[in-house]
Amino acid sequence: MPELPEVETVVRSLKSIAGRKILNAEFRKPRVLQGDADQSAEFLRGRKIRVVERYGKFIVFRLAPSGFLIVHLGMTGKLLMDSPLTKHSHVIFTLARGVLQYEDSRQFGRVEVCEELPKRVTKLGPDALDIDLATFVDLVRKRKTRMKALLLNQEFVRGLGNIYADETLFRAGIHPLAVGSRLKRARIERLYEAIREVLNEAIASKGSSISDYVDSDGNRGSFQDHHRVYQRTGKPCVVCGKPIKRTLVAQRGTHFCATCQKR
DNA sequence: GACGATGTTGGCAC
DNA sequence: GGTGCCAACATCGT
Repeated sequence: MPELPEVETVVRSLKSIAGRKILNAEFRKPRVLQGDADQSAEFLRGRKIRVVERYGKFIVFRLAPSGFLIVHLGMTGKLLMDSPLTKHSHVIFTLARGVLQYEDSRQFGRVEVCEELPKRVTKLGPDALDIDLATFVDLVRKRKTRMKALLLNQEFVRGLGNIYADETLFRAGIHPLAVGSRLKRARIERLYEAIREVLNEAIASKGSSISDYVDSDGNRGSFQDHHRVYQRTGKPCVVCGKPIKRTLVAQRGTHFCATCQKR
């Protein structure tokens, strides 16, 4: 589920829990917890949620008087407020008002409780919506890797995933196998604008619900109806009418228009 | 029932 | 610093 627009939507849907106290935390599945269950529960008990923020694809709860609760949704993770428990409800937070649960059928996501943000979070690159144009152009021009792989690399820029990498490259007219250091400046500037456009439109649509993504209130997004290439293999390109192609780049399904996107 | 694909990251070999 | 491959896991479509 979770790329920048979906995570942003979840965070916005959680805004109202700021100020609430955590009464208890139950970790049912060790796999999705980074750390020890008893220690993590003990740490959380009695702390207050100060604010909920997005950091790339991570959801960060800043706690009072100190500490963090970090959630990464992986492929199928969900944070749900006051929702019935399922066999995939792996973490249950009892709050002063309401119950927040972490549900994740594939268990690729992670929950972590810590005093300071860990390296795996702080080492990430600038946020895809925060980076400025000049910095972005410089970063791309230094890279010899293929653009699709570069956009997926969270240490380059954080927040993009498979859907939005494909959609932004299409809008910028860049082939997924194009190499950053060989792109013209104007082309990189167009990509920068495409990233802002696509992400902001997707946030306005409350994300893409490809299979079962929902926000913390159980609401689906609608940006999947506006995808131009992602999972449109064989369908006509909205610009030129030629069929959209699918290939594998960096082990990820990659959708593009061979006519509109040049190397 | 088998097989392949699915939005993620991390580790390993080279 | 790259790339390629595999791993984790459950579900869904063919």
